[in-house]
Amino acid sequence: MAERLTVGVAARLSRYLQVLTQAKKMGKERISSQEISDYTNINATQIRRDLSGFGKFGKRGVGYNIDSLLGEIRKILRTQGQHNIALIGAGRLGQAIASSPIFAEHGINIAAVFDTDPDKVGRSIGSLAVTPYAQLADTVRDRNIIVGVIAVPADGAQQAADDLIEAGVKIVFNYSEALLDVPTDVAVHASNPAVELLYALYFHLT
Amino acid sequence: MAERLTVGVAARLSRYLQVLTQAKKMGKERISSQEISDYTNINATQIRRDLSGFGKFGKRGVGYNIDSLLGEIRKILRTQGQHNIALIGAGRLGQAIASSPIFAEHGINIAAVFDTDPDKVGRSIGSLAVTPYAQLADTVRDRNIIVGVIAVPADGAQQAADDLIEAGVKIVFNYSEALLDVPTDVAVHASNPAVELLYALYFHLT
DNA sequence: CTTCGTTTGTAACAGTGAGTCACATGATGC
DNA sequence: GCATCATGTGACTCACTGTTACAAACGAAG
Repeated sequence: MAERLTVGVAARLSRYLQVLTQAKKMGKERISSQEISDYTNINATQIRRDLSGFGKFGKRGVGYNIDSLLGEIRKILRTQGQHNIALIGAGRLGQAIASSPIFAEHGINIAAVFDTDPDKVGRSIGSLAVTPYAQLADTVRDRNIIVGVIAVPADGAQQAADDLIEAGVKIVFNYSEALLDVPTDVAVHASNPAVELLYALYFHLT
Repeated sequence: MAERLTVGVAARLSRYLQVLTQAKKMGKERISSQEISDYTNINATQIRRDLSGFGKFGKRGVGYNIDSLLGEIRKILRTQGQHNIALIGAGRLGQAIASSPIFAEHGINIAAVFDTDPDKVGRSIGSLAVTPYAQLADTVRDRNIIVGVIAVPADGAQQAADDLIEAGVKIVFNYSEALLDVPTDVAVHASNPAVELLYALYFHLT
């Protein structure tokens, strides 16, 4: 448990988590490296090597037990408990994120949703009530939140990022199209669907 | 223009597109490889090497002209014209996607939004009216759409994918948490925020 | 209980892609 | 002209991934 994983291994392990979580939901109990490979397009040998580096989780001739493998990978990635995150923006995107089971499935809890719009404050989204933006700093600090998700229009994204970071957030997920300036000790993850689409298109035009 | 790009180069080029598009929106005219590096965390030498492989786009001592570099990269990725895509699902996520400028910025046009819910059909989202799901196949075929975006709950995702693929779609963006079974000649892009979050968390817990 | 098919765990090796260092060349500003 | 800056580019190294191969373990079937 001493060495830090390389980015490649960590990225693949988290993709395995996704596949395993879904396979479990479908009622499967066991899975082979080949099946994981089919869903992820990651080489089956690579998958076995990734896993066997941390222990012998599988049974020869059988495959991997999904439940126990989920536990093992969570242990490796040290993401076992509940994680609280803050969501900024209760617009359509914010509502979609807040009401999706996608975070809860992986043990991630949306601790609060913030918005500056007085009309939105107080309304409830799923099981959460929208909190006034002014309480962002206090909430983030009180609950020791280190992850913030930005779901506001581009022109407010930098401000939201600044406020989150000032309150102690270290990981920012940016769903606006804006580029964010942040200190070096803060990680920004931006997923721009349009850019991914252009990338995907390239490989289908040849 | 003969050889196909490697996945690494194509992925990086599309990230440059994102940065350039935003930098342009902020009114910048020139940009250096170092600035692109700051936003993307891609090595500056790597960036210059990626670009110089296709021509001398920059000026020494000055940097790159953003407009012309945008054009050059689009040319390399062959994604210059308008691209039509189909969006399935007019729920909160579908509405968020349809009303975001993020696709239009990159020349991607949402040709139609489909939903099975009669209450949603006919309502307009941005400048689009929600089309009945039954017209999906015809629309996709008539307009030669090869990209479909799935923004429906997990239990309807596979059906949506099947229908899209049957109508001729070759690239599927899956925003549900479901795993999709598709033929080998169809590419699925799934972006699971929760999984990316766990991945990001790992590197901040050490 | 033996045999057969399956799947893991693992080694060896080759190929490739990315980071690093270094530096000449050209552009700009003073 | 001179200093400064940023590109274009070569050379080298290293780490990672894909590939091939195979023995060991497991389950099922007979």
